[in-house]
Amino acid sequence: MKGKATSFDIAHYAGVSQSTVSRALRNSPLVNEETRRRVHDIAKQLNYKVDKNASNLRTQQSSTLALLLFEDPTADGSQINPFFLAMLGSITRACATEGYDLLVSFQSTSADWQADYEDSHRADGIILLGYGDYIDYQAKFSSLIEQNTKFVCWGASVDNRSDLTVSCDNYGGGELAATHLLKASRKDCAFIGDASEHSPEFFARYQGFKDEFNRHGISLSERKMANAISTEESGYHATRSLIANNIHFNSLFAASDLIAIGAIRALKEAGIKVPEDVHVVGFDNIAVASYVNPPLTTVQQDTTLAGQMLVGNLLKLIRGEVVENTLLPPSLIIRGSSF
Amino acid sequence: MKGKATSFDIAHYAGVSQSTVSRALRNSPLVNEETRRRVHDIAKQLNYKVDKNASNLRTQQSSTLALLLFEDPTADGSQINPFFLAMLGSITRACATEGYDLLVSFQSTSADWQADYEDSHRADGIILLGYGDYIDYQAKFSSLIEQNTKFVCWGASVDNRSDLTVSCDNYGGGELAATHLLKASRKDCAFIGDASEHSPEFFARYQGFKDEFNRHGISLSERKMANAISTEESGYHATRSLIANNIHFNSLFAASDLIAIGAIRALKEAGIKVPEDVHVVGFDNIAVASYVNPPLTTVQQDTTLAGQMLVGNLLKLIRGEVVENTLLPPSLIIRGSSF
DNA sequence: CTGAAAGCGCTTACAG
DNA sequence: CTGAAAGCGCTTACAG
Repeated sequence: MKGKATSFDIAHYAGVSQSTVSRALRNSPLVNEETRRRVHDIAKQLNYKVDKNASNLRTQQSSTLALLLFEDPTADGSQINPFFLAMLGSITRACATEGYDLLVSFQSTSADWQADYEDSHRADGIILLGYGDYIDYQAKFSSLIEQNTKFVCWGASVDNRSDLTVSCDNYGGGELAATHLLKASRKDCAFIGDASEHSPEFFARYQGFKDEFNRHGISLSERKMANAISTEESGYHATRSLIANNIHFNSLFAASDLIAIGAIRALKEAGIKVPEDVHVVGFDNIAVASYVNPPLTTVQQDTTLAGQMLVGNLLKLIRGEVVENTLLPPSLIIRGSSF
Repeated sequence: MKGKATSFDIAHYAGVSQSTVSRALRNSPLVNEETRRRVHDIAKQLNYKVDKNASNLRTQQSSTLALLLFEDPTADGSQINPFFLAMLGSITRACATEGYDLLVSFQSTSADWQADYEDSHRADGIILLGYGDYIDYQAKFSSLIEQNTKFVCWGASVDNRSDLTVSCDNYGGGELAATHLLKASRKDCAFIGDASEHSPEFFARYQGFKDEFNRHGISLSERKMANAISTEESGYHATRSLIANNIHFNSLFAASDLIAIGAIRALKEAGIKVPEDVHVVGFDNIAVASYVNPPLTTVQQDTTLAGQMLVGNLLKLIRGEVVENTLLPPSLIIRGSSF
């Protein structure tokens, strides 16, 4: 036989019609058991696999989800944020469990990104993953919603009316970090990260943190905040600039682990000891966090559960079921950087 | 308009035939420039995207590559080896550059893995990524080759006759590590990793290392070798067992960075100082390597180039061009664990 | 430069 | 339980 076998080839060998082959392969109850078995046997012998393009075209669905991974354009080109890599892993697993394929696409937020995976029938739905600087893309998102594209966002709501979100309880995570530092009386705290509406996740972490401090009658100083995107490099420079400006603090909350790791490097370089002089708390609990020196105390996000919820909710949305925004509980992992 | 627009809708609005629309959208030179422009405008207005299922079915190709990521079943389920994650990133980028989509699938080597992406026309070719324990799967690979499936393997040759491989020069990398340790007169060396035909990459690293030692008149002791798969945990336990057996050494070469990191933990725990008492060299240069304490000396694999070569070679294979096995040069990154 | 028509390989309503 | 037939939305050889 030349080329791949088709259902017609099987029909020929099985002595039935192609329709019956199709039914048999899909285990339709309409088909006689013996016929079903014969068809399956022949299919196996011929190494037949249903042509996905044909079946997708016919059924108008793809059994595929697309993952768009948004990266900060200023981040180091070669390194992808390990937190998202972990998410990618859990999303892939969750897709496999549900019998879906996963199409992965990195999107540089600087470029004109494209989400035509559903329009072109390559995917039934889209998962958006990134540190949530979705503001600039509001227009694009609106059109996604208008076109009734099925998608779910990680981290932050894009358009509070109509999109679906799965996120960590970033506000609650900020509170956890604050409670921890307050317990150790490390009340003079710096914050590193972009606490603006451009980084809704970072902003929520900061808010929870700040509110908890406020409840203890302590207000965080604006002067002790430094802007940073989620890279080690950026955390390093932000912390350096605080030090260079003679800003003092005895604890530091970083909006992400990468930032925290960069901050620790800057502190060490300046002769400031962690944790003796400054307690440091990060966010994410990436794999590296336990290996840095000192090991990093951090607010953990459950990536396995996150992946399952993203995929699960998206599939519900595709099936037309009712879905609600999901908030996942964070947990504090205490390590050497804060005691 | 209900549902997605089709080329017939555009034809209707543009006042031309559907054939012309198809040609215009594909920028066929046969089409009148003004017609072409009009069709494109209308397509944009209707937010039309070519249905990939239909075009793939028609052209019998998918513009998609599949990446099968093999994991060691004994590895921690949640954590994916960071080296492969880095490869995944560079492969995704390389695919995007070439205009291909990437389908990602994790395969547990314990389970009966499937490579029907090409058979089912979901992908034009397959990339296999893993630490190369392909021996048990020889039969499966043979059938892939028989069925003329287009695939390229990372790391190690599967079937020396007919498959295509891109790999790091693991042997040369082993030599680099040996040369480095010999220069510091750390001649009493332990090796951690599976140096058997089940891990061809690890085996080659060990061979290069051993041969370089031999050229200096030093033979490595079998007693100073311990088996480990590529996890921190496994490296930790392997090293612990050496220590428990009172095996002495003043340097340690680990088959991967994760193993090396676990080894360092075991050494520290036993009160053995790195690098003072034992110099440690790893392999891969994963992101963590520079953050551990002490920072890890390691043999770097160029993942960016690796991704480009895997994708590039696979596409050549698909196009029927001549392709040869590719060996990428490693480089030594010297850090605090070895001086 | 354009159009009518065939056909890629399936799934499924319809008829028996 | 089975078969003949329509049709998913394209691409492209063929005819003009």
